[in-house]
Amino acid sequence: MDTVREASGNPPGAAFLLAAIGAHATARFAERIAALELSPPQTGLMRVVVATPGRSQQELSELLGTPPSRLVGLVDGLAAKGLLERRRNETDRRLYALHPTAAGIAMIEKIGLVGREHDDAVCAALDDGERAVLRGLLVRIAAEQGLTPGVHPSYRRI
Amino acid sequence: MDTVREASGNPPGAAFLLAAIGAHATARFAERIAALELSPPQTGLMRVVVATPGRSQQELSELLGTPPSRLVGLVDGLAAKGLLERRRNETDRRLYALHPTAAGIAMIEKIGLVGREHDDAVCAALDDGERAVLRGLLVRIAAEQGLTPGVHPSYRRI
DNA sequence: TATTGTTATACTCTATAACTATA
DNA sequence: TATAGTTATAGAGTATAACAATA
Repeated sequence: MDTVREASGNPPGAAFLLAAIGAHATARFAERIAALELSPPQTGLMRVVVATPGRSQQELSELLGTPPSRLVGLVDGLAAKGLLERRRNETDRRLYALHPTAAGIAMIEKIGLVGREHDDAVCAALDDGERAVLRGLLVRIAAEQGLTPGVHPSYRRI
Repeated sequence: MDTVREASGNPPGAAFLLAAIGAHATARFAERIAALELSPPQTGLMRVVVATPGRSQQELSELLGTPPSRLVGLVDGLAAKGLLERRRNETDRRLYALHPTAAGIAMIEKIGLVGREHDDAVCAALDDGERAVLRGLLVRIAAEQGLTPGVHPSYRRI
């Protein structure tokens, strides 16, 4: 079948390829972690809570760049699964501190495993050296574009 | 401020970087193209119609991998702007053939310009040689992952 | 009876703003 | 009066399935 690119004679630029492959990678990752009964935003939040435990929802809201109201549902879901818990701050009882449970820490291990499998599948076309080159270029783009390392920008409002 | 990556000691893999930068690129492109009063899905459809004019909505639905019902709204919007038109097939009056108007072809030129500006902005961290290397790696990933060249996978249902 | 395009409906995800409880 | 967290509401975007017109 002839394709759009061939018909238009307009080879896509790097930015279009990044958008297309990024959306593809996002969809494939969502499929994989659905096996752990987690959504991608829940997964990102779990990572942050494990990386920096004890933060309030306000602090996480600030770090992720997402409205506090969005965090409520994510935390509710993860707490209902027993992966993290809200601990009242005794000196200021308006605040919660979020901490991973033992099950949450175990889950992070599984998430890491799924992530590595996913990474390997997405980069199947490249050998190890090429993957390193790609990562190097992507890290530089991410830094120049002002992306927070380790935080997916879909948390951010425009 | 310390970041999640630093705190977790878990450098993101290439797939996460692709997802994050891809989402960022998508959002930035949507901002740019909004100046032309188009949405990203409308833009993708315009590209396809200009590249291969005269197709029916069924054929485009098949090519893009999207339900026919979704195409209706996109075509409606583009037709209302006078960028493309539905022409009845006289031998089988169930079918429409989609054709760009003169205004639509002029719009494609603007879209191309916006796309090149966007590409340049996203890749600002890289010099020309590095951009070529990046494109080469991305094209190979896209091909191996089964992505249709020139078609954004967000049209595709899971 | 099958197919093209359309409409009706519902679902997911998210943001905004109003609300409560604490300070 | 201000702040942390929650709830209520609404909007965008999409898919599924029912539908009308044509074959």
